[in-house]
Amino acid sequence: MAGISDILKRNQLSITDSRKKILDYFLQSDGALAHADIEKMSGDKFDRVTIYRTLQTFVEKGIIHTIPTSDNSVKYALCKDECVAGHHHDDHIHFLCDDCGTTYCLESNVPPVQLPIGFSASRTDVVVSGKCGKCSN
Amino acid sequence: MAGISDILKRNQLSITDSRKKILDYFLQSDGALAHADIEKMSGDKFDRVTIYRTLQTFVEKGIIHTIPTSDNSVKYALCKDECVAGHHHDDHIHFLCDDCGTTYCLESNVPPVQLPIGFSASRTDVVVSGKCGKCSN
DNA sequence: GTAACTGCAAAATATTTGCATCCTT
DNA sequence: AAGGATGCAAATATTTTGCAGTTAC
Repeated sequence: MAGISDILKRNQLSITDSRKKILDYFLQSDGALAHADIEKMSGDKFDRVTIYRTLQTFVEKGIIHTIPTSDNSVKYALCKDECVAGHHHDDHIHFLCDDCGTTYCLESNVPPVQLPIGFSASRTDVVVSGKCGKCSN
Repeated sequence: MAGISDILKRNQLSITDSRKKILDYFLQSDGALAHADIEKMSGDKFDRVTIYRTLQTFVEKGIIHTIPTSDNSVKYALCKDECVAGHHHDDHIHFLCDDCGTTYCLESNVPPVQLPIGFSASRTDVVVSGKCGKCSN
């Protein structure tokens, strides 16, 4: 786990087992993780509450972000390129596979959206559902 | 104005007080409604559980649809033009106001999104957050 | 040593299920 | 009359909060 401590340090977080481990899960995962995923992955190593608090802390620091999913479950993802580089941009495309349930962070850019007069955007999320590469065979 | 009862009838639902009233809330609302909104609007006229079941029924029939929101709360909306006409298309743009919390269904079209090879889309949701017309003043 | 983090217990919320009763057709 | 819908009670599930003990720095 080389750069993990660096990421925590850079965000002024103390380096603890749970933070290292949970951040590692994100770095190793293709896609997004839900609270329940992390609970499963960790066995019963960490308390439920610690996971909630760790996720919340990571979101506040901009290390991970929440993803709006069409099934309205709560998922989190670290978008590798951006976050390792230490800055965070706000336009994301996410892909949610209907078959395997995996959520991917895609690299495509979000196209501009026409808003009504008087409306201004601070963030645009695009969530595409369908079949991912693995499930198309 | 299509009658509320017609919409229910067309979807082979029996016409009950709660269904008429809840559907009416959607027809009268600019935006999307959460379970809690409906509970408030109805006073204590309907049971919590009835609202859950009614919303679920409406979603199954395609009268309303869920909206993925960036704050991961569960909201529902009826997109007037589509649903009154009795057909339902799957590409939506929604706008969530950071200030007042209102969710709007916009009429703009969803731009095409470039997916990786092997991926196919069944549905695309676009969720824009920011300030709505009313809160920009 | 001090401030921050974790685990446990418990409270607060949200959602689902079973069943008896009531209403729509 | 029959089937479906509702209301109530209660079971589950999810998330938040308080606090005491532990750990990082």
